[in-house]
Amino acid sequence: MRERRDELLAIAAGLFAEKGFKNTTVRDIADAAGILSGSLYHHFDSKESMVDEILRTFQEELFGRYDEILASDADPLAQLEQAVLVSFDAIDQHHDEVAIFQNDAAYLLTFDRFAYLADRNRQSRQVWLTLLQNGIDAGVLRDDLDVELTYRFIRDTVWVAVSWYRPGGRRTHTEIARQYLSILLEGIHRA
Amino acid sequence: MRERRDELLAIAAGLFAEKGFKNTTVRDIADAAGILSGSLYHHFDSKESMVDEILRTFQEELFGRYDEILASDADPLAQLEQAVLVSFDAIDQHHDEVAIFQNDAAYLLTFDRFAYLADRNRQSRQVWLTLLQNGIDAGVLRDDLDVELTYRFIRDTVWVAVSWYRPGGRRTHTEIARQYLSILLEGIHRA
DNA sequence: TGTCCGACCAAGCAAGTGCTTGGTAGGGTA
DNA sequence: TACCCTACCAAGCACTTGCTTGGTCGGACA
Repeated sequence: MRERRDELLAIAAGLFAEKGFKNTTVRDIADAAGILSGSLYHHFDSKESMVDEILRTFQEELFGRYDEILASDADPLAQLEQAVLVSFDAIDQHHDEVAIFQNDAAYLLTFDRFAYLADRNRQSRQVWLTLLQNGIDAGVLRDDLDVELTYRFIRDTVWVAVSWYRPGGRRTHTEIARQYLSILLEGIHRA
Repeated sequence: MRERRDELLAIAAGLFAEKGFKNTTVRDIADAAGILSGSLYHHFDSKESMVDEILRTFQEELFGRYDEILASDADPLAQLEQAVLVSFDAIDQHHDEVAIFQNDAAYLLTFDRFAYLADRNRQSRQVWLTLLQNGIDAGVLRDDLDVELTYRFIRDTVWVAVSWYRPGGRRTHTEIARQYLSILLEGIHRA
């Protein structure tokens, strides 16, 4: 009962991530599950409910991990590094969910029921701004950079990796995260 | 005659960029233009033809500028900087076109007629890889970084800016490009 | 044995999709 | 005056969309 539900959600998530929420039809999902489209409505209210459940579950976990980092007693630089590592870990472990959030959040936000996605965006911004400001205050990060712009560059580069990273590829997500941190922290210019 | 065509294309580009190609209906475009949907077909073969014309025109110009940079006698670092500046300039001057290419290329690639978009992607990759390798060979860029990964980070960060940059905002596209180059080249770590 | 119940099917509806068809108003040209 | 041509309208077609309805079937439980 509940198992079948989760199975269907996983199938739906894969399709949403691959083709986008709006471009995925309930018939696509049903076909992939080997049932008829109408039968999906025995398990779910609507197509929207499916993506809602997928995103909610994922985001609760992700933001829980950010909160842990912020609450830890690690130094600012280590916290920033951990936040990047956690993000790449999410790309690895919850690839579909991240892809859906990246690609379809803007569209979903046009519905009232997805207003919480905007809250999550604000919350995410606060996490990164806090990490950056702590680093600057502690004197380990450059203080001549526009914090808002720096936040956007970090956010974009981290999350957009979901569009090309494939679990099981040539490089592990941790290797990618380390390389990224190296560029972000030290730059590509030869010292 | 030709003017009206270009006018309609600009309207379509704005909607495609805002809502996505598939999520924009021919009735949306017609409404925005103040005509009926059928009347669009006096000017264009199909909805696909519209986006095709929009992307082709833009890409010819953009890649022409990349070629100029590669053909110039500027040093490797200056060439890399110019490529970044040109890209942010495209985001400023051809916002809709860049957004469409960013958001809908994957979907459009499922149609044969848009196979050239894949060629452009390969071409773009070659441009950045060449710029990076030239910099490494000349000894001005770090040689301990994975060139392929570095390319992806640059590409992603540059182009994804189209999702939040708005012409006429607080910072000019040149200021943003300069800040980005500063982070990319020197890192955010305090020297 | 009878009775539920969860999972699914078969059929179809209303709304919306890209696109087609036949027509018309109005300005330019012969 | 007669003829085009450009830009558009009015209507609708074939198809796809999310979702609904009434029903079937097999296993669990009394």
